[in-house]
Amino acid sequence: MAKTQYWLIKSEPSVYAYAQLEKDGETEWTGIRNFEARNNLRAMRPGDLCLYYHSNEDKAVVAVAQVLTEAGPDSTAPGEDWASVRVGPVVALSAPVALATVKKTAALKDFPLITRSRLSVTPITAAHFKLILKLGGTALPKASQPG
DNA sequence: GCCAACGTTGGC
DNA sequence: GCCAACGTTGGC
Repeated sequence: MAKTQYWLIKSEPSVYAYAQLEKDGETEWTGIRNFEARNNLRAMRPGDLCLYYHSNEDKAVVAVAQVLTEAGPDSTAPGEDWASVRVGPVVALSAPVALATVKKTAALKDFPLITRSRLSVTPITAAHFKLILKLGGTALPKASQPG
C-alpha cells in the first residue's frame, strides 16, 4: 500500500459545501480547469486524505475528506483533457480553522492557502495536515487513519 | 464591489 | 519564445 498523501481541496460553500458531501456520501470532484490542479488530481490515490477548505464565504478549513478513486476524465468536460476523482466525507472539524488563524500560525506560513491561494488542489505535508487537525480540535476516526 | 494575484491566451 | 492583454479567483 502506497504511503498516504495529503491534499488541500477548495470549494465555495455556495457551490458545494462539506455538508453536501456528507449528505451525498460521495461526489465526483469536477470542474478543475487548471493544469497544475489537474496534475495534482492525477497524483491522488484512493485513501489519500484531503483538507476541505471553504473559500469566499467561510474562509476556513472545515473538514477532512478522503479520495475514493484514481483520477478519471471529468464528466463535466466531455472530450477534453481534464481530470476528476471521487471523494467522500471523513470528519468535520469541531472547530473550523479560519484563514486568519492559518496566517497567524508561524508553522503554517508555507501552507498553500497562503502561498498558492488561487490553486484549488494542492499537496500538503503530513505535518501541516496534522497541525490543522489539532487546531481544529479533531482526531481522525480510526477507520480513516493512514497506515 | 473592488482589486491584486496569477494562470492562460494570442500576437508578434 | 517572449510578453502584453485578458479572464478568473478569492480576500478584503
